[in-house]
Amino acid sequence: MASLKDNSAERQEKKEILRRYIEEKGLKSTVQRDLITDTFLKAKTHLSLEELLREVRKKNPRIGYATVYRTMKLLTECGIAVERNFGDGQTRYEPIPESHHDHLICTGCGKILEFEDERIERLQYEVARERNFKVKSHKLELYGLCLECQKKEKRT
Amino acid sequence: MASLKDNSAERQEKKEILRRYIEEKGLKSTVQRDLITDTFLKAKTHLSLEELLREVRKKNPRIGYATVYRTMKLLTECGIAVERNFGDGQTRYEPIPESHHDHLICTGCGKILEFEDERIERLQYEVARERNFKVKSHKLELYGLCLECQKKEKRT
DNA sequence: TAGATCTTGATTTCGATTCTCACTTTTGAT
DNA sequence: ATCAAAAGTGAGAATCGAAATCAAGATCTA
Repeated sequence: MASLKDNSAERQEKKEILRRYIEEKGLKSTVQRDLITDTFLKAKTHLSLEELLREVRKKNPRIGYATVYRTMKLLTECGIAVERNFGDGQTRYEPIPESHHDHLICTGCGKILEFEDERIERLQYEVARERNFKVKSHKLELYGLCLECQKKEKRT
Repeated sequence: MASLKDNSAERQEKKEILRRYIEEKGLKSTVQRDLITDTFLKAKTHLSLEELLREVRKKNPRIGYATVYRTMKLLTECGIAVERNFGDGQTRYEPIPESHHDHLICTGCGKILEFEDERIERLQYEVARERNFKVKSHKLELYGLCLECQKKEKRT
């Protein structure tokens, strides 16, 4: 819900995190980094690098592949982006949401649904604690068929 | 537990599945496929292709890369192996266990622990059902630090 | 503004995976 | 057992995403 309402405020917070990280590490802020970060944060879906580059080049066609790779690595490092790998050989990125969510992936049509479930989260931490693990992050993906693809399958 | 006791019976079942799949699709059974399948099913850990190939070549040094790739793809297709991607750029394979398990991955030392939790499984199915999804498989990975690496981190 | 330092973009390199193709093996019918 | 058709194999080439290289350009601090 919140992510639809105050999207831009959220973006500002994240850019602030990046700014601090850059300062802290003695890095520099550049127009490329700003543009890529903005484009990335505004995107609604899980972008692959290719897709992100395409978007970015609409604004500035001179941006190179490497820069996008490097910037996404930076965003991942400073914790405002997450890498995802849904098994199609393409790493995808998505902004870290305040409330962590997981994914339902339809293996029929490739549709990706997001969901979150407090109860599952809690159990994960419990399981980890029992094993003396300190969880930093997690990944939960459910693969299956969406309603439409279930129907399609029956016809075959 | 069970997986330690009747390992070989389990292996037989899986090979039976493969045999049926091969017959059904009009494929052929070969010494290479048998060897790779056996080696894979006997392995205790999540093998990368490199590792699997190395094992396989101990028995038959003439086996090529491509064959191992192709066979693992076949095993994945017929449902007795699963691909895993823990983010180190290497696809790993593991036999599908009767009781599905998930992974705790230490980002410090790379250690991988397996666990299973009925409650989490149940919730997953519930969540999927609410969204009209029919789950075929899932992936749950918790990333964090094991006890030793937590200690190491404090020292830094 | 200077200069030290970091960043960029084009290109190369790398590593994992897939493809290609000539040759071999399996299989089912005879 | 024999044969031909179909599938599989192995070696190397091709591919593709990601990372490294490096000369030229931008940024920042004093």
